[in-house]
Amino acid sequence: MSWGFMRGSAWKFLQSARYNNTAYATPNMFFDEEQDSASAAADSTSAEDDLDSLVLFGLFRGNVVGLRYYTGVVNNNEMVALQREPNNPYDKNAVKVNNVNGEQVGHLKKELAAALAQIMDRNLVRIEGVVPYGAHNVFTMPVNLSFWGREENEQLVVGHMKKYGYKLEPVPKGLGRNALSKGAGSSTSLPAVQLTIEQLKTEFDKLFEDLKEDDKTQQLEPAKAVQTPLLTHQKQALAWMVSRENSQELPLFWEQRKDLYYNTLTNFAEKERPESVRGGILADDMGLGKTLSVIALILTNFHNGQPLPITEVQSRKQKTNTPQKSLTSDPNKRSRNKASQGQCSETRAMGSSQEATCARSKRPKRQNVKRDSDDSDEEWLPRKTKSSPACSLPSDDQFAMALSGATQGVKKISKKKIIDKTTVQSHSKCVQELRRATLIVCPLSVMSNWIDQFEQHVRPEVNLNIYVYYGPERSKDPKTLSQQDVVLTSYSTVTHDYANNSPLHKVKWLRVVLDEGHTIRNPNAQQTKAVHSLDALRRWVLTGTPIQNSLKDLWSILSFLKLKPFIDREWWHRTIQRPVTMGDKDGLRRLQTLIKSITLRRTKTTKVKGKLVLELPERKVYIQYIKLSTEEQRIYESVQTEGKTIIGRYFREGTVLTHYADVLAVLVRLRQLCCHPHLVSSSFSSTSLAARSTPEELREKLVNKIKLVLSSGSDEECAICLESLNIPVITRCAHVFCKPCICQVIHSEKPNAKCPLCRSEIHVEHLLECPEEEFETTAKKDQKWMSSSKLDALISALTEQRKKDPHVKSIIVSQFTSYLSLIESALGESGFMFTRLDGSMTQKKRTEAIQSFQSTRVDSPTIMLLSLKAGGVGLNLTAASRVFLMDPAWNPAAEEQCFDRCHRLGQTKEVIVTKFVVKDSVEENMLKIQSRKRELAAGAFGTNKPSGSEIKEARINEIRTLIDL
DNA sequence: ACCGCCGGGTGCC
DNA sequence: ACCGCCGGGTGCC
Repeated sequence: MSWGFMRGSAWKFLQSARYNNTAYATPNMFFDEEQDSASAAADSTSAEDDLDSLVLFGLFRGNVVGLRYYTGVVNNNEMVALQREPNNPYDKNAVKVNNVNGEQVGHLKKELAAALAQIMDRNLVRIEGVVPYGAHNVFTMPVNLSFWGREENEQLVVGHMKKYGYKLEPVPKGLGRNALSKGAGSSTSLPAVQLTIEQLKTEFDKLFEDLKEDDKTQQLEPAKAVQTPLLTHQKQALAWMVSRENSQELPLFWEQRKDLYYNTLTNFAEKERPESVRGGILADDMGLGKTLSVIALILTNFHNGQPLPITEVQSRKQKTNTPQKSLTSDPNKRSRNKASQGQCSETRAMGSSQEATCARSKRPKRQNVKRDSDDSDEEWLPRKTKSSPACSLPSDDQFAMALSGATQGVKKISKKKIIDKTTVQSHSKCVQELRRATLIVCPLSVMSNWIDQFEQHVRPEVNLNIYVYYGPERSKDPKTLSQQDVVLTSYSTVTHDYANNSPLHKVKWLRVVLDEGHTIRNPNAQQTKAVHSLDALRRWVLTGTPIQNSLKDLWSILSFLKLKPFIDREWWHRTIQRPVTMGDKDGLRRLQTLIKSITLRRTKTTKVKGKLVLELPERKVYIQYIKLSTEEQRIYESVQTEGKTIIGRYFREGTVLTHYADVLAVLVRLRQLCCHPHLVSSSFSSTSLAARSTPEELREKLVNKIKLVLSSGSDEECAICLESLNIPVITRCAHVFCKPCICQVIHSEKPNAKCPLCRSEIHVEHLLECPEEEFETTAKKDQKWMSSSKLDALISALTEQRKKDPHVKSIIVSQFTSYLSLIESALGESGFMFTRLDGSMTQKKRTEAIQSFQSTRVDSPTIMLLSLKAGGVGLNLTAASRVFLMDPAWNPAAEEQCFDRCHRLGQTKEVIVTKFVVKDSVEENMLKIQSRKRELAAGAFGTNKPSGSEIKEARINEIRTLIDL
């Protein structure tokens, strides 16, 4: 079969058949109408995927029939969902009508269904229903249908309906047709105040920021099991989270009227009380201690509003059950993991007594309540606590008192009362009594951080079982998992588990916590579905960035929180997302209320009692001048003299820029000599350039030279965009630019593009990318190891610091990766523990390096060797409070960014930066250029970009300054 | 469903 | 009687 044959309707058929399980009822087969181009456009993109760009085609009053056959009921003005039912044995065109709870109410009348089936199946239209009068109908009821779709399909849909004898009513005035183009309003409420795009955008940006200054100021002392003292804002987080988990309040947008519960958004009502949302979104900025807050929550609201007590007798360390080989290479940890696996027998015993609770709860209620509350303590406290009640009780009482301050509406709660209430409440579902374990789902990269933090913050004598559910050895037994206190796992494991019917989804969790919760924002991703289907009473989402792109991202999170009625995307979309994107002020207000009620967010600018949540400690930058040794000075001066001669000649000839590569090579050599003589590769021989070879050979040499310049780690800039090089490429004339920049130049100057720096002819096909990882260390292996003046200065600074405080961590930064290697040797000699991060490392190695450095363990490395450009802005190295910048960068901003990797939220110590600069050298001249650039950046904001000639002028002047000419 | 529709019974007034 | 009309049976898709 040729592709040409496939391209027509057959292809379309295959495509829709793929997405539609009922192959024989695939709409295309019955869609015998004009298959014009407009309809083809809609086939490929599902209208579901881009709900925001839909317009309202028109309205129609239809009928719902067959009410008496179904249990679903609707109220006046209640929203209903329309669902195609292509497998209905009586009518392949059938369209089901469901209420907000997903219960079937009836069907659309068959004639109408016949008209709708095809256009619905082909995603040409999305139809929404509101029943204007639904309360007392027995056999049929009216339904107001609104037709939504992509603008280009409007005529097709309207024409199609007309053909079946249905004329869509035009959209009434004041009701929005388009997002933000005309009036606005939802299909249920009439014209609302509309916002402009700008207003909407501002409101949207403010959505999470507004949460900062509100009433979530209650504080709660954590359980004694938490050994780290909480900061004020963390106690606030704890109070808020505990009160949300124990909340008996109706969820937002629900009202009780007589014996029914009404949803005010959809007008849906039901007898059963909607579950409180026992959880929410903790959206604190990075560094505010979300992890600690959650650990405190787990220990403080451990069971029935009670903390996990400390068992005095137990001297055993806290347990970390790891079924796989330890995540870190730490041998201590590995042995501890092994030892802890024997621990399981104890938890199993506890599990069987939980079953006993379940059986008992079927007894007559009266007796039961009391017994349960009494027994409950026994079951949930580790056995040994019983023998030493003196230990656990004071902390419980303290907790009860603290809780009375934090729980709304209840004045004074005794411990007993809480338990009675909960027991009665969940009596019907005795299963809930079995729930013990908290599941923490996080990206694999932060899993070891959780383990570290548990070890750091939980008192060692506390008997807390943690199981790391990861790796091939993990237990497939749900019971093992449900008997843990904490199970840690990764998103990919949850996803894999979901597809393979493994235990994670069988356990009834007490609590599920999603770390970096924004990772589930794609509603169609398997991962999202896997996470949504976890069974838990309490649900939390931790994220620093709750909304990344649009409102759409929120749905997955809200659905995970089991926030009725938003679990189903349709109701979220109809009641919040669309009204908001259409600029409806009421919709926005609803969204704001919603977010406010379930989110706690503090940022670095949030204030508690007028003081910033976290005040960044000071940062001090010192320059330490280095004097070269006589020998180093001799080499430096000889290279400098040679370089000055060559570059001086270029200046006289006016050919500095055409020989830019040579110039840079000289400068790099000088900068390297300031650091360590061994950095200078012997292949740097400026005389080779002078020798005339064939044009091909010459170019080859130039290109090799610039490659050396690039791979030596210097921070070269693109002369076109003035930013750091993005995909560096080399021209035939040996000038280096960002690939996108120079390609644009070549494109716009077609066909005679010239190099912006030297005006030689340039062609796209001659551009050469620098081969990514060329890491022959320029420092020769056969050279005998020696130190350098700067290296000596570094080591003595580090040694002195270690004497003062051996736990202080440092970052050592250089642009030359080979220098980092030399430093490694020196560090090793002096017995420093270090790790390294540079551009050549795989993502996996990078995360490993970052984690081991950030770890608080006593045996973690105290030094991080960092290449200047390694890692993005996000790189977080707050474990360090000292920075040693071994060589100045061209661009002061690059240095600043580097300092900020440790001087950022989460830093608790004063940060001291030391810049090593060799006196009377190219480095000192670089400082002059830096301060010039700083002035430029500060003063000339908003002025035009410098022209080509200005750039050239500036470059030439820079070179003059650098080489002292 | 106090409808519409179907189909059998029926047939001057 | 190949109609009209009556009234019972019946009822989503």
